[in-house]
Amino acid sequence: MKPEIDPGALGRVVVGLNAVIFAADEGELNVLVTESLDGGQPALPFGPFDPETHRTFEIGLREWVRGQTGFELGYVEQLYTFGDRGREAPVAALAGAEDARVISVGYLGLTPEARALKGAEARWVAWSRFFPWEDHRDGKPAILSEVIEPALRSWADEAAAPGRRAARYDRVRLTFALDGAPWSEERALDRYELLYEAGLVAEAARDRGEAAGPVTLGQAMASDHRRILATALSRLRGKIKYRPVVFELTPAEFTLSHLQRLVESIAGFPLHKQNFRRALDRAGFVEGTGRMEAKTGGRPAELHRFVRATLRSGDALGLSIPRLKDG
Amino acid sequence: MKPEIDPGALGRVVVGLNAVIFAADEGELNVLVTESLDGGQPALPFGPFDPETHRTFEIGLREWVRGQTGFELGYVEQLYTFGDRGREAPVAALAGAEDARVISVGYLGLTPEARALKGAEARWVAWSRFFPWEDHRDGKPAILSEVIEPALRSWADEAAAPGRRAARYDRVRLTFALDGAPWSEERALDRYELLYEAGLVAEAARDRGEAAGPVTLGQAMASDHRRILATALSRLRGKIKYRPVVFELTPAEFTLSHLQRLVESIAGFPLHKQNFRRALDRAGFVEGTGRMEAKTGGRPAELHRFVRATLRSGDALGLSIPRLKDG
DNA sequence: GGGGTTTTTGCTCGATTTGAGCATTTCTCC
DNA sequence: GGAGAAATGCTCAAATCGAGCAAAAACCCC
Repeated sequence: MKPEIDPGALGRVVVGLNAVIFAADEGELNVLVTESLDGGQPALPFGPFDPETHRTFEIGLREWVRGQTGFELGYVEQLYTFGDRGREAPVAALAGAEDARVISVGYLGLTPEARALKGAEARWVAWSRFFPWEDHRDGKPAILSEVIEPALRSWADEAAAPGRRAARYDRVRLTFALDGAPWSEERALDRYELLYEAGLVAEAARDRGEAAGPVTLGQAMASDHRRILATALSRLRGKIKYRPVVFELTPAEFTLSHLQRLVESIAGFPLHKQNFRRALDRAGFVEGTGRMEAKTGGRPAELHRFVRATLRSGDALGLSIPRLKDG
Repeated sequence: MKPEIDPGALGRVVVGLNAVIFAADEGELNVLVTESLDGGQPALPFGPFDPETHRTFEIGLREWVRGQTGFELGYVEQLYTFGDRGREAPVAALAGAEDARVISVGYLGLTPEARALKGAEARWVAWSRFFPWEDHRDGKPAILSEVIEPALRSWADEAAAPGRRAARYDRVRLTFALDGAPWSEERALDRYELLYEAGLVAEAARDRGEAAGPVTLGQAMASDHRRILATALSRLRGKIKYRPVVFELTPAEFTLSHLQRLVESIAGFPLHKQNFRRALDRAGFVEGTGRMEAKTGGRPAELHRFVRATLRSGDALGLSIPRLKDG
């Protein structure tokens, strides 16, 4: 049980930081992506972690994002550390360290506005480009019924043993809400991993060194970045329910409809407007400013602001998300 | 935004794995600890991660736990990656790598029974030894009212600026449920971090190279291991509410009272027996086996088993935990 | 073998929360 | 000035939650 470390004997390790940076633009949740090294596919911003100069991961991350993009991150949270062999091979090769193992610590960062970027290398993209099956705001996406569900059913059927077939069916049913099971927006990561295993995303074939299969869902990303993005989306979808992190994505003042559109964009399904407001009211997260917003069409809405200290005793810590039964 | 890695220029990094391994014994949640290197204080099991032989972190962890303790881990989940400068200095020194930065990936592992261990170096300890203020099963612990709350209030008062004082008060009030705020068992990590900042745990003085202060709460651990343990406890307390992970800690057959005692031991507060059963019933996680348990005193209870596939449509994914108002 | 104790198990009841819909107000646009 | 759009206000039934009462089934001790 005692550690016996001989760093000389261990293989080389390079530690990097990957950031999933979300910002809202017109009530739509966007993610910051760059052009990948191996050409073509978008990638997440990646920066090396230098143990000499960075006292903590988070300090390193903030510094590097500031330097590269020119803006300051608000909320930052560690997501997961990715260390499977084979990942980031092109990065390691580029660094002249083919033998090094690249480990990256994934971070989620939130920032209020999708600001213009210093360089032209990075751009904001709506997350739904990468996970079209996750956006149920206009009802269940056709791609689910028409492509994904049949493909997953036949993947489950492919399993040899009857036991494994049943296990696959169960997993498909629970993650993709088949046969009346409830759709859980927080399982976005589970769904991506299942699609990867079933070979329905382009990354699956690529990582096996094969040609892409007949079905490739959503926009692919470099390395395992789409998995990291799915982790971030799942985490954010869960987090907004028990911490008021949405307000890290709003401007200082906003209308309640704007806030609702933003939450809907994160959760991926429409909310019941009145019940959403009732819940907001009970939680006491926002207060009216008295000022109105001049908008196109319709009665003008009051601008609200986030009130940080909810000093009442038994209040909620996050938003309740009153979903509608039929999306 | 492009990665420019020059591994030669970066400082040395050693990656290790820390495991928080929980097991239930007589309905009590125990954690596996070893003797630390710097003498005296208990430590979490630690193993080096070798990029040459371990394809993934999880495989490395399972292998190493099997080799060291002789048993197989059931459920495994990554917790957090700890990389602040200054941690694990003694480990690095021992390895002849004083200049290396030690990063460790923390894992949570669950295993059904607190089995006897191969070596004598490790032992099972109830988690409450490390966090006595977290155990509310017999009512609110005296240490909270008598020691912690006064100490935190005076810590808040110490702040110079009135603004900072108010911020400290708010934080204390929300994490430690002062003035009628609700106690949230999942905030165990927040509470530990607050106590650390306020200098009320032995680690705080030790890390600053000072002598221990007048108040040192709970059993201290080596390095930042108590923080890792707090992370694990918080994660487990949250997880049981939306995934049936408790059953990774139960034997194959158990009585409902045994299951309840275990959940109480994890959550740290007593549950309403009838409502707990009603919720279990609705979720459909367990089924009776018909066999009875012969117990000392009282009506014998039926033995139950976990049913993995909950095939009903709209059912819950975790246990609901019906707490009692006055602990 | 009978009363007391302990534990399991079944049931009820009111308060609160949740999901959903209707109605009214207050703007802009044509 | 009327139609349409969006915000806002209110009601209602179903489901859930927190809490307590009571019966059943074993054991203990005398």
